[in-house]
Amino acid sequence: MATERYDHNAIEGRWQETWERDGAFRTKKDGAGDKYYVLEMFPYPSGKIHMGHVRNYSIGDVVARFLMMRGRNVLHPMGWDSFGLPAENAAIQHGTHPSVWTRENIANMKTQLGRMGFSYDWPREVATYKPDYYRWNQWIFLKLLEKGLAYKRRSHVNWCPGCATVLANEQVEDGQCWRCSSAVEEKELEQWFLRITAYAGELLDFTYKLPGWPERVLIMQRNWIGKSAGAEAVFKVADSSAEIRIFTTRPDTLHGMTFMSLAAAHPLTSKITTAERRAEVEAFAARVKAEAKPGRGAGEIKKEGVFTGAYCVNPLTGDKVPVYAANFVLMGYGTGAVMAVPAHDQRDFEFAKVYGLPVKVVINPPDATLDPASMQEAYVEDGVMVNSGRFNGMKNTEAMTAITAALAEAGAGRETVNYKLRDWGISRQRYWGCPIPVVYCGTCGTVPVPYEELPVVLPEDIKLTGKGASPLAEAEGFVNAKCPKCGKAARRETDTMDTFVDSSWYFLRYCSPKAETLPFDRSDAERWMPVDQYIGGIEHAVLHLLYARFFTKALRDLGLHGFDEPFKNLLTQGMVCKETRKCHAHGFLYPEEVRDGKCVQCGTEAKAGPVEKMSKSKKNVVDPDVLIDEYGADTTRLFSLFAAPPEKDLDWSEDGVEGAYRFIGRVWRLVLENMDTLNAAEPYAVGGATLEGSALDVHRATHRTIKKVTQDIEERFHFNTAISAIMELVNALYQFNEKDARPDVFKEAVEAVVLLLSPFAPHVSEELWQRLGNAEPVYKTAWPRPDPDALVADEATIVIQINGKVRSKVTVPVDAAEEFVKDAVIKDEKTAEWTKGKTLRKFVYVPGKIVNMVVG
RNA sequence: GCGAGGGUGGCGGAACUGGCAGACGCGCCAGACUUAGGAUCUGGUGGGCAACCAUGGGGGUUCGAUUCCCCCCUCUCGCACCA
Repeated sequence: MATERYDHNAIEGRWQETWERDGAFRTKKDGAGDKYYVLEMFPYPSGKIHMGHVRNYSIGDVVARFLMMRGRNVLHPMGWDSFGLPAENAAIQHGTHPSVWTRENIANMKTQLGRMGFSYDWPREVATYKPDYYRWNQWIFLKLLEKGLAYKRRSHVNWCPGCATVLANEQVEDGQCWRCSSAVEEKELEQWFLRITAYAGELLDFTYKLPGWPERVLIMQRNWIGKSAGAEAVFKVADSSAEIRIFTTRPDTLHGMTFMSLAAAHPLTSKITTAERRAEVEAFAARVKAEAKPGRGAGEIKKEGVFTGAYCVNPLTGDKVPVYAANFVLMGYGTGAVMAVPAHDQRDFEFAKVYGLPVKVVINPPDATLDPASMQEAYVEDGVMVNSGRFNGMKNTEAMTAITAALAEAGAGRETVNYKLRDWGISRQRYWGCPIPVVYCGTCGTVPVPYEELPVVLPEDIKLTGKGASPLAEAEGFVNAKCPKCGKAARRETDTMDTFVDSSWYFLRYCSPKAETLPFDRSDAERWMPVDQYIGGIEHAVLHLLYARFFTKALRDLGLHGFDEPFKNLLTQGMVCKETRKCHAHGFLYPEEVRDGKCVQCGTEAKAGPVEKMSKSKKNVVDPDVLIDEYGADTTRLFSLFAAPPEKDLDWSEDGVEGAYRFIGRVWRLVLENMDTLNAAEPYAVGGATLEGSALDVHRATHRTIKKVTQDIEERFHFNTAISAIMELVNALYQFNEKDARPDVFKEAVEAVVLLLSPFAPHVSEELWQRLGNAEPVYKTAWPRPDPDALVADEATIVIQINGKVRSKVTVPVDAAEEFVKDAVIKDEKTAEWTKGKTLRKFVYVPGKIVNMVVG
């Protein structure tokens, strides 16, 4: 009789319906068990899910399902990061309204996630484009405004011509837009900012209190925050009322300052420039501004500058030194002004050499004396103070505090801490985002929209041209408003919020998605937060993950909850990659454009290119829908978890998918082909008849596998090794020739296989579990526990090494004493051969494991 | 330049605190069952005829090193004039 074939389509559809009907994954609000909040970064609804999503969400689903079976009370929600540019671009290109496009994409992707069998609590779904979500963005914004954590300022901003909007500093990578790679330009605009810098210290400190985060993410955040301790000093400009403020990490070198460098864009640069230098300085400033565009990331450029004609006075020495405008001084860091100490700073040294400025040594190495005339580079190490008046002879490290104190005494400075982190600019000149809830009144100025008028709804009727100005500015009905204070005609803010605002607190909304009086309910948030396990891509290391931490702290300080950090454990999964193929004439090729290693269009060789992150432009994408049709969700999930550990990049391989499919088929047949045996089996009774031979081996293997799979999932998220352990047990069961003698042992093992496999391949597991005669579905079944008695072996195999090389093995009782083992080893024939005629010099015994005999 | 993480069979990857290197899967080879099989099952599969040699290369510690230490090569990622 032919065995019924494994039909993934029928099985998966059936179980998805069952789960849906039973509300299987609804969070039990008052359920028993410790809470566990597992969260995957919610997707942007671009239209279809991609393999990156499949991997991300498969990892999360294993965690969620595993913990449900372990009896934890699991919160596992999903939603949509659904404001953003692609919707708007689609509208411009195809004439679809962003809201229509977004709704359709969400519907489609939700279906796809359903087809993957992910265990989400869908009734908690949030979508950031909906007024009932973004009204709370606005609410939070107003609270931040009240607290002084949101403010408006005219400033130099990053402008992306491709996206026709402003970008935050975090969204500029190597001078390019993080999204579209256009070269970012500088613009001066009136912008709303969130004062993330108020939390710089705390955000930094807590990076040392997040042991569940990958070290490299923490390091990236620390670098981005960029704390440095030093001093601030004020220099009076000679013959002027102006003062130049500088920040330095090396106050010890103050006496070695021989000139001052200002950023070309520094407001004082033009102010203090003398009449005769003006033309030159302005020309220089214009040139620096023009060159500054690609500047970031381009590495070091040649040091250039120009003398302003002005001098400033060293507050401690009274020395007058020239003030230069210099191209390497950044306006965006510190104060935009630098005290230049050529002897002890490499950049100042290079600059001084170009312009013939003096080099004054104030620190000597412990064992040498520096000669300014012959120095080839700045001396930046520690040493002993010289040429520094009363500080001479001190260690420079001591002089740092001493000189800072002297500055403070002179009223010309103080100890301070400086950060690279800038405030977060959130204004975006685009339509498809959350409106910023303020109005501008001719009489009252900037007026917040009253809380009771929220949400400020994004108007639906809008013309999108992609021309660049804020599209909302064209919407008369939106722009024209009444001043909430005086009632006169006023103008609404027409910029929208950066969509990273939306995603900075969505994990809180999931805790009480229907809350109507506050963004989230405090007790719900405190019940579920922090997220126990957060899973997503590394690309958000300093974007979303920093903003979300900031929001959590700011909301705490608004009194909305009482915890400090949003994500207890973070897993950053690797990218999904695949081999590329390229033809000289036609560039990247899809797999179907290659036949017999040749390009189907021109017949030239289609070269196998490097393995790269899946992307449409490289034509190396795999469509999850196609995979699900062909192999099913279980196979898709299983392969993406088996092929590599989650944090590493995954090389997609069609053959590997095939392998995963085969394995599921193998488990399927293991059950169906042995149905009679399994049906006849009594449950395995602990303490029943003594086992021996292969039945004992299988019984022990079953419990060892349970132990290993449990540990691999729970302790390390090493799903690849967990799956391989299940495969080993399945292989052993195919070899089990006494299954009819001990059907109980066989059935115990088969049931373990099905249960252990269920977080990875839930549909086929449900199906087999039911066919094994279980009334309760797998997801409600307790995760198996290894029987400690079954794990104990009564014999141990001792590996025998002779001079470090494996030569033989011997089996002894586990509790054998060393003398007994030594005796057994010496009696071993092979061992005797290898040691014949030699003297035993050393006998090393690692109990239960290995013997190493050193002979000679 | 600075910082972090990698380099193990033909390929993806195992080896948790030093203890049988290459689990598991792919691929490949052979056999069985078949009209047939790209299905399935079984066996084999790092190199070398062997002694032996093999975890990027070279040193070291150790009875014993993929694992610990030092030097070097290489790849990936992040930062990059941050005063």
